[in-house]
Amino acid sequence: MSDTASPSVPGSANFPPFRYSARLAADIESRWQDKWDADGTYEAPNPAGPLADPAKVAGREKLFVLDMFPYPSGAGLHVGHPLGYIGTDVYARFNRMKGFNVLHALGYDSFGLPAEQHAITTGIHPRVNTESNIANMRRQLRRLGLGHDPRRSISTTDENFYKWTQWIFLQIHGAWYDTAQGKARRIEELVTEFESGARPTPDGRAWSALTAGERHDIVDSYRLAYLSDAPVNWCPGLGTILANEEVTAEGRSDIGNYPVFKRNMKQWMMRITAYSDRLIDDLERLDWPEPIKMMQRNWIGRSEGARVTFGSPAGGIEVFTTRPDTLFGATFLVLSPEHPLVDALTTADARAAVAAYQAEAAAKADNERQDDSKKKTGVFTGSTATNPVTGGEVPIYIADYVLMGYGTGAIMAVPSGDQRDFEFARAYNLPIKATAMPTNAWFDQQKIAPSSDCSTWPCAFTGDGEYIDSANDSLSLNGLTSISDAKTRMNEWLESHGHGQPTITYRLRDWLFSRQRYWGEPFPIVYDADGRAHAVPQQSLPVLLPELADFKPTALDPEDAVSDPIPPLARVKEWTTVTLDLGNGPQEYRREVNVMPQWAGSCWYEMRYLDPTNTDTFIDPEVEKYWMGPRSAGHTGGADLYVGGVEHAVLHLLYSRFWHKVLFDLGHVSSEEPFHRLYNQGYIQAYAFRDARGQTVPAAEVVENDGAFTWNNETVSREYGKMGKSLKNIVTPDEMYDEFGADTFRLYEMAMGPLDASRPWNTRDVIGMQRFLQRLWRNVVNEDTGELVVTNDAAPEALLRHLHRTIAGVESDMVGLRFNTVIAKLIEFNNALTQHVNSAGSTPRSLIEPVVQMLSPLCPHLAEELWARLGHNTTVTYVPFPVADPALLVEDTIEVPVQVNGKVRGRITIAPGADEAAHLEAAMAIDNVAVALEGKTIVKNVVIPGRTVNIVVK
RNA sequence: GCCCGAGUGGCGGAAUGGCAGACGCGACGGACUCAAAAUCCGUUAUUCGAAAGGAUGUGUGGGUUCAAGUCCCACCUCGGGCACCA
Repeated sequence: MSDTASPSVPGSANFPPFRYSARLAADIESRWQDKWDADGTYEAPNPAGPLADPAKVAGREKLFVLDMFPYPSGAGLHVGHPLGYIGTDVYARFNRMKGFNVLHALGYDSFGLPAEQHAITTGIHPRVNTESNIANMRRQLRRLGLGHDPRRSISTTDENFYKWTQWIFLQIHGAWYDTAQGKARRIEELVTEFESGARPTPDGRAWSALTAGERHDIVDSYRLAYLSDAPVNWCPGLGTILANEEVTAEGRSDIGNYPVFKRNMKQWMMRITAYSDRLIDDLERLDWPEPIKMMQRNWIGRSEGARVTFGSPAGGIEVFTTRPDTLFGATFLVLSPEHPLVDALTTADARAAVAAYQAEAAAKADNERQDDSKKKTGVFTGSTATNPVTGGEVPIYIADYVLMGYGTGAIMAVPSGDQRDFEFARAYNLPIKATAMPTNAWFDQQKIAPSSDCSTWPCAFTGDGEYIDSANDSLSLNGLTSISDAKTRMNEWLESHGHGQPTITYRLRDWLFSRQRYWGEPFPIVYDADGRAHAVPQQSLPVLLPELADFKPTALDPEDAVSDPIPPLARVKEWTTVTLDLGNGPQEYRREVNVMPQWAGSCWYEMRYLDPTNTDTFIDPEVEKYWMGPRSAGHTGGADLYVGGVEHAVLHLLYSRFWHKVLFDLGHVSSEEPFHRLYNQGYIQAYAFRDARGQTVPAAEVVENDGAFTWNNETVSREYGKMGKSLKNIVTPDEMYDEFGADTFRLYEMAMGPLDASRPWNTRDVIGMQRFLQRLWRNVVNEDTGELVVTNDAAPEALLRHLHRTIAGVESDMVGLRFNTVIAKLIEFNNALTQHVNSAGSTPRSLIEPVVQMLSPLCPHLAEELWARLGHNTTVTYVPFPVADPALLVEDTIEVPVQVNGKVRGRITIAPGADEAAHLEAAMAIDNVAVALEGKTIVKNVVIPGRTVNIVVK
């Protein structure tokens, strides 16, 4: 480009010296960015603590605007990344002009697997890598002109940050969930209950009669952060275990797509299940997109049912069912192959078959079990159990379609009413007994004659029907038609006869919280000589991550399901062993060598923005209350707006809600939820192109001709999807800055479509936004001389009205985050203004100043520059947003469409307040309407004054 | 299989049940220019018509209504979530 002599290039001979070009934009932008930094323009005052400035806080409403913070990967940003950041920036800037004290900041989620995986592939220490990545992202984002308070930026890898991550871990570790009060309480209060005898010990002995070790173990079993030796998701490819949320439906790792195996390991868990109900119920009080709420509800998976105990030779077998009302139809039991009673139930005859089946099931990964979903397999244990309502003996099977991890790991099979049980019963010739009479419609559909004899049925009947054959001496459901009535009666009977009770089961599992990696927060935990865990005293925080030359985990074969992981920290002898005085004199302890998962820092980072430099506490309560406290009774509190992608629906967004609730219960925060309003921005997608061999070719070099695409004269095929290095379709913000400038880039991203919709990137379209800014610029500055073309001349009435209509529309669209229509309205007005300027030769100040103000949230640099050129010497950032004059919103005349039988035949121009008769009279006067009415009879006249006239004829 | 969300010009997208296609891109025509680029002005859903004007038109088929892109029912396609969860 630079070698052409074209006058269209800035700096060339004929190019207007003061045209708003990329070069001029770059100059304007860097000048204002420096000034904002120097002036601290976006610093938000706190009511208390180190960043306090009470005078500036007084008399202003607050607004906490938040983005999902990025993890600083080495690839840098592409144009898709800043979409949400620009959106929040526009919203934040708009609200600053509306008088709010706006807090907007951005930090970095710099611990975790992605950073560490990247470090391993490059061989550079994650800290070095992370810091240079952060520096690069900061540079790219600064160039965008985001109005962040730079004092409040944090990195989760900073010692001063993760000190408090560890502190919060200790709060959770130091708490237990009191189900009676429905909240977490301090562990000391639990000990008090044990000491006083108010709470009995597990085996009934007096608390004082227990050894110190026994007491320690009992208390540990109550903690919200606890050690568990249970089946975990082991991913040898990553060298670590993973949370359920990090494993895909295919049984592979979310990151890297490595196989994941179930195996037992001793690991830290977070008792998130204690909060299942509150996590579901409080969704009602959040302003979140319904799909996200749905995903969280599904993930927690609350289902109401009953536990029913069946007698057996090995004792009571407890099953969970959502349909206790079908108990009369339970004709066999199925246990998970891992169920603890299987051994005791297996008879000598069945032993070999059972053992073989168990071994086969154990060898399968979860996903393989699910792959065989069509075929039902299982083995008879040789024993039978007693159905508590019928007293009949039912055979006990094991089958791998029953999962140990859900409910009780045992089910009662009702083949007449459950398709899986039906298939199993047919496969193993087990009895099928109907407890509900199917409808005639169902029989018709199955093409069989109505009969309660299930032998003729081709499948289970899962609908509602009248209860039959459901009675014993003390209970009858026969004749009932309501499932809920039948459930209630059955539950009452079960409870009064001691055979079971209503219960609620959740799909949600406790959160597996340790990782066998290096790049994470060390646990503030040490072990004594007996292997019991102790909290590191608060004054010893942070527990620093030791600098390791070799930070790589021991390399393992991704398919190796049996080798034990060796966390990198275990290799640092001088770090793992520590002498501490935990109350009984200096002793030697062994440090926990696992680290916390990626999600730990993101569970609370938003609060540290509020009080980033506080060294006494993670956040001053007064500061928390100001920015995040409930706005009214029943309000959850939390950030006022949280914008991010949908991908964190059940990971970050669930974990952080859980931590926040624990902190709330313990009295550390006044808000019940971290994020009151959530908004999911869409993704910027891109086209990728492949040649005949299927190789991607550089998208920027592809030429379109009449719908066909060629690259180097070779036909290529187009596909639509993500932007990615391997797809050779990355467009970077830096390219946009060079070609158009940051303001044009920001404007384009906001104009492409609604913020919550995904849309394809088209560099070709960006020019339209640049043209708009150029036209706007010309309405203020003469391109050739640089002189102001603005005068104090009176504005034409029509344009003034148009301006105020625009102000009103822009205002409501800004509030609703509809920035695309904000931009359309501004362009529309500016186009009208341009026509006037072209004929009048100058721009009325009263018309252009409000436009500059309205533009400033979207294009802050250009707006500052124009505002300054218009003669103002303060930043436009805090200038009040224009207010529409209601008098100017009322039009002298309006145009109303006239329809005949719903078809528009003409328009009338009429005063806004005109009555129905006036509308009708004007409508009838239109020639075209008269023609349409000719020879017809008027049946009805519909007149909505100011809206429409519809004449209905026959 | 179950549960969400979405289908509007050549493209991105606008439309409190009341003039479908705002705004932008592209395309076409014009001005400026020796010429081109850039910029500016105009046209641009399809179709019949010289024009005035008419007909058709928001995935498909029905329905409600004076009036439907918008509300209801069924279906099709695409995107997403969950999935042997008892």
